[in-house]
Amino acid sequence: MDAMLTALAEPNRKRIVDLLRDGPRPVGQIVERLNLQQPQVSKHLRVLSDAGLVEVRPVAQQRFYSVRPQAFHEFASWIDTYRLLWEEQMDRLDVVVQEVQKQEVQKEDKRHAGN
Amino acid sequence: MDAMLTALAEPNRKRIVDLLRDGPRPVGQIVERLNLQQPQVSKHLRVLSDAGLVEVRPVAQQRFYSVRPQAFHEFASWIDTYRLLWEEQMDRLDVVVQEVQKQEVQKEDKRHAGN
DNA sequence: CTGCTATATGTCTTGACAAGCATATACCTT
DNA sequence: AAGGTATATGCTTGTCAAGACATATAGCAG
Repeated sequence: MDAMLTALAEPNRKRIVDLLRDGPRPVGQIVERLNLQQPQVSKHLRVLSDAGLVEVRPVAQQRFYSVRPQAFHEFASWIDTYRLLWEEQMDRLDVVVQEVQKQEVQKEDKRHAGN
Repeated sequence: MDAMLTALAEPNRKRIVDLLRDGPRPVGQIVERLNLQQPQVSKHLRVLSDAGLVEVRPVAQQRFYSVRPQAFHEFASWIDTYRLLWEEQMDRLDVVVQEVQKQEVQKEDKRHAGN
């Protein structure tokens, strides 16, 4: 999860992944379509691969890269833990403020008791 | 979207966001819970804020940070564009290979025609 | 208005990492 | 085997960003 985020933070890598979303592509096509240099693309693909975001399958001299579905499944699961946030449009700030203030008071008390 | 990914790529920032998922927190609490130094937390919050991931509301001298639901909504939408990938477990590699090879052949033809 | 708490900003240093270029490897064709 | 195509790796350099520390600002209590 952490590695995935790091990998996708790089703009060109995100472009690559977004390109691969439409299907497997050999390195050469990625180079063409994104106007990048071949070595950098290979390196980016390496990072994406290490992060588990893409996978490779060789066909002759070409290497077809594609998105690993499972990776994005995990990704979606993480996002889902935030779903409540926008589904219930609850604004609990006032409640939380009270809670926190209560805790602060407790710490105050301890301080006084301790000294 | 791009800024969001960059922001979340930093591990401590992701920790902060994950902490805020449970509700608004003042800076001090984030510092305590994550064992970070206050200035860095403020800076991280700045980045998260600029990326639109969190928002602030002042309460006395404290500043309560919370996750911006809309940001995660957008995030989820992006992930959703990948949903097909894991829902239909389609493996279209063979098809794509043929397509690509067809294109290669066309380029070959052009090359011969041009020279 | 003075000191205190909570948070933000500035500066510096250091480490990570992406680009660029050269070169190595793999596989295919003849 | 030789040359060509497709891709990967090594090395160097420049840039950016996170951490550490000092300091500034804002709001509150006496």
